[in-house]
Amino acid sequence: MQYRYITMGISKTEHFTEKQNELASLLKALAHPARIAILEHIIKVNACICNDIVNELPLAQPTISQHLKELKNAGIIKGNIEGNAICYCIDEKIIGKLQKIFLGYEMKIEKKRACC
Amino acid sequence: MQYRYITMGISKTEHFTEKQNELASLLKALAHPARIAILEHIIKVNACICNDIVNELPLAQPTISQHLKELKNAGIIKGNIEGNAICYCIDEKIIGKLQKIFLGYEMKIEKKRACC
DNA sequence: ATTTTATATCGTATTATTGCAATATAGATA
DNA sequence: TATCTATATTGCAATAATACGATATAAAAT
Repeated sequence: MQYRYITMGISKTEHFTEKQNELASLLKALAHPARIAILEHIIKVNACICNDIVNELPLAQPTISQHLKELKNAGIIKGNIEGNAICYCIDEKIIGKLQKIFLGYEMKIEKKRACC
Repeated sequence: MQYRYITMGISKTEHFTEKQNELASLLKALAHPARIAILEHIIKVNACICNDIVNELPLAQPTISQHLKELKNAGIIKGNIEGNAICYCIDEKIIGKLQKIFLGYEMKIEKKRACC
């Protein structure tokens, strides 16, 4: 077998650059309404525990826990142990990184010439 | 049946705001290395046809066509008919929109207070 | 020590995504 | 008209994502 199967159906990640794969998986971590909602709630209250989000969103505790894990694995949020709870907050570096990436794309686009 | 099943496994989109759902599906359209590569190639050459991308990337023509369709449906690229080919280019509005969204999140994050 | 509170993990049913061969469609060319 | 070129669509096998009940783990409170 020649391919490595990593993410999303059958994906030939080895054919793309590391930067392209990294950006894709970072965006994938955000590409779900529940995770956007979780992110926005954490930004709004600055920091909170998993159970706060369970009370905020109409999803079961294991589901929220799973989404938090994905956000954490992608480096979008950080989790600090606080007693028997875990306090989550945004990793502002990643958000800034994303902002810069899209700014970079925006700058590269030649706005003068129309499509085709 | 109380739920509507729309995207990615079982997803309860009706429980989230329209903005959250829209951002999630926009990011989902970009959340694949092949689509990032396609986007970068289109930006690089300003405009190109499907077959150019087939020659550029190690994916079959139907696969490229499918990815182009997803990018087009998300409003990230535009396609203009040119003879028997279709010329694709970036929709700079969407890229700018994404840049502004992440800039907005970045501004909202309270950088002074540390996590927890 | 027992119960409560908070979170993570496992197992699994359901649905979505990916990639491509085969085929269809349509304009251009000979 | 027949062929070439470019793209889209269909069908399908393989894989990934989602959601949650049941359960495990661990610290706090009683």
